Amino acid sequence: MSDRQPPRPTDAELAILGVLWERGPSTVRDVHEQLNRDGSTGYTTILKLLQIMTEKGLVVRDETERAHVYQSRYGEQKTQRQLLADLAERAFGGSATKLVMQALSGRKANAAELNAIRELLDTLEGETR
Amino acid sequence: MSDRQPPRPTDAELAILGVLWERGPSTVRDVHEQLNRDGSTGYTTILKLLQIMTEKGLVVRDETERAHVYQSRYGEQKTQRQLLADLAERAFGGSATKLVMQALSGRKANAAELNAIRELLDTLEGETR
DNA sequence: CGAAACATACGAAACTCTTCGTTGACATCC
DNA sequence: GGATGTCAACGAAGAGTTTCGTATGTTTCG
Repeated sequence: MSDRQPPRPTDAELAILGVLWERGPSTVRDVHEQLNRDGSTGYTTILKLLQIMTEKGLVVRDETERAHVYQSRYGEQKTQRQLLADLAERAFGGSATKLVMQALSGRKANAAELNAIRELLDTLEGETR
Repeated sequence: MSDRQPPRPTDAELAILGVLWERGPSTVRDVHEQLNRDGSTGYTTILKLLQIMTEKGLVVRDETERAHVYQSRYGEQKTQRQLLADLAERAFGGSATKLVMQALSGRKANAAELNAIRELLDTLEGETR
């Protein structure tokens, strides 16, 4: 009731979510250290973003310890699909198929990757039938 | 030299670009009428956005007539690929293959669409070989 | 001609995003 | 116990986005 669907994460938020998905539940310090390997953002910037993300419902905060522990509220795949559905809607006239075909065309794929995709197609076709 | 790569269009900008791709070169009035079928945005809102998009280099403006005619500077497919590459980078660890597979999994596809994708795969595999 | 319609330009308001400095609370350790 | 380090909270600045009102200049036509 009180939860509407999650908002689209912004760029900075997505970077943080990436760390949370990779590391699992983490403190601000954890995330900050991870993100500062490349690029540099201040500690309080990460903190602020995580606070906002908590308000938005993108992450869940465990406050039992002094250093709060943050965790992504939605799984990586679910978020990725959300983003893809969103992009399909905004830029592909709502057609996920167009999106897939454009993504396939616009790049050089190696044989192994193409095979993996083909296998996935087989699986999907089996289900449809 | 003076042109760097185009900026990622925002949501409202993408909606306008969609109209320009569909209709071809259009005046502010054209775009406004098209976008006001659903939702409502004022005329000057569209005008302002198109002015900003001109500054950004997303569209090109022909000022020879009194009602300026705007045209998307980059093709639909090019922009779509740009957006996909961008999303792959931000949310899929840079892997377009992961993006494709997630896009395929996260939806119900009909047989015709799957076949179209399969044919595209065949073509791509032929080129790689 | 003069009124109405139509066009661009400008500026500003409301909102979001990203950043970080400062403050105050709590902990640790000489 | 007092200095030093770690932490969350807060506020605010600066940029970008989206919205639109108002001003101003053209065109049209009765």
